Amino acid sequence: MARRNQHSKPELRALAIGTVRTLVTEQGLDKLSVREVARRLGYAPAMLYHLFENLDDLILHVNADTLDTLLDRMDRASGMENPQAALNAMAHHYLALSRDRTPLWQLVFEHRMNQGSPVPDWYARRTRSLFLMVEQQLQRLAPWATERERMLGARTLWGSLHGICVLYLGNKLDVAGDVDPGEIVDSLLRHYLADWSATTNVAPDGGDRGTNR
Amino acid sequence: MARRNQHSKPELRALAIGTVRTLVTEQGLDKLSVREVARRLGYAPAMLYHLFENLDDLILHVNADTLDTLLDRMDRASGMENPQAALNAMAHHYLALSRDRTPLWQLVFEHRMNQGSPVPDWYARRTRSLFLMVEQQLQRLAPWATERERMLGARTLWGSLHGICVLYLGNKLDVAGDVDPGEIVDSLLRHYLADWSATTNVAPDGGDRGTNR
DNA sequence: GTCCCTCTTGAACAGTGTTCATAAATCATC
DNA sequence: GATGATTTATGAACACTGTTCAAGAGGGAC
Repeated sequence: MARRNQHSKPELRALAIGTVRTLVTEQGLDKLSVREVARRLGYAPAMLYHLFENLDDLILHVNADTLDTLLDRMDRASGMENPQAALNAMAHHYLALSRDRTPLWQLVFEHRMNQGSPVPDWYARRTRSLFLMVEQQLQRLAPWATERERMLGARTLWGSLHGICVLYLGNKLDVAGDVDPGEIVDSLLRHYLADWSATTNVAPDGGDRGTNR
Repeated sequence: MARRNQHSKPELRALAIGTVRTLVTEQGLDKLSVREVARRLGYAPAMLYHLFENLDDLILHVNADTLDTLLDRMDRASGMENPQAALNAMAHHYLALSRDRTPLWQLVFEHRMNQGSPVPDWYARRTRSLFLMVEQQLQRLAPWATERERMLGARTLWGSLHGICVLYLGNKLDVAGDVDPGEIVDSLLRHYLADWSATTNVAPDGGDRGTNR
């Protein structure tokens, strides 16, 4: 019964992750099941439980890959000289990926851990560094802002972006005469950042930037 | 086998909806199943299919109820004299409901129609009127804005609010030293609205409001 | 050739949503 | 009151799901 395959355990893991990615991409979220993944791999379903803790664990690994491509593109954008332009590029990468790889991003957005167990640290690290990259740009945009203000701003901005993408993917944006979601993302960034950077804290010289509008 | 119950079909429907509400509230999303609902009602599972098309349909009716309480509170807030204050109150009703009735709102947020069938019109009407109420306040806030600008603004604002609530419920806001999500909602509304109302379109007298900050 | 250990699986368990012929209880008619 | 029609409810089955675990098959070491 054994040793049919010459693949090592890590190779098999990567193979399984890839299989899920193509399965979800081709057939959508509903068709994802342990049995179908195993069938495509040419193994019995039980074998997958020697590679991953359970289906949740496998999905988390797939989602980590998806997040990594986003983090990668955001990282590349972070080098732009203008922080506002960098944030814009980052946000549009977010939107572009979720519209180009919709099923994979639905898997990221809509997957909930079984019995509400907490996400493992190796996964949470990704979302944390996502926020961190936004905070870094906010720091460049408004060096006078406190760390707490930057944290708050990053979460406001990226939580908002997330909501817009989620509603867009779920066709819940409900705009008569299809409006480009890119416009909505632009609107969010432009208006929020303009007032945030203008009114946050005070200028380092002591001038009160909070009232000079 | 029949007529054990003196309840009419609409009464039975309401009873089933109520059962789902308490079941989800008490036990969370995972425990929701046709069989469990039927067990609590004292009926066989198959009976529910004479009241609703399927589980999706039943859940949609539950969610419509949940949305209605939000629409109700938002409607009451819409009467405030200051549109900015009204939007603030509305947004905080949104947040408060999702934190006070978390499981029911998770059911609203996280439920996806089977096989991606479109939501029926009697349900879509709710989300539409939700956006409409926001648009009305935006009109009061900036009467010079075009209809399209109001639509865009409402979707940006409420999509963002949605994202913040979703991340908050999913414990994905990831803020060190717990930050009140109310602060994040405040930050969104304050900064976005300030710049939106200041730079949208031009004043009716022809003065360019887009540059006078 | 035997032992061992790793890899792999079949089969079972406990659950899920959904369908449908059939049975029971009530209402309407004669 | 008996008979028939209609409503109401269900048992049983179907085709799935994730997960577990004892046991079987294959290769390497001695």
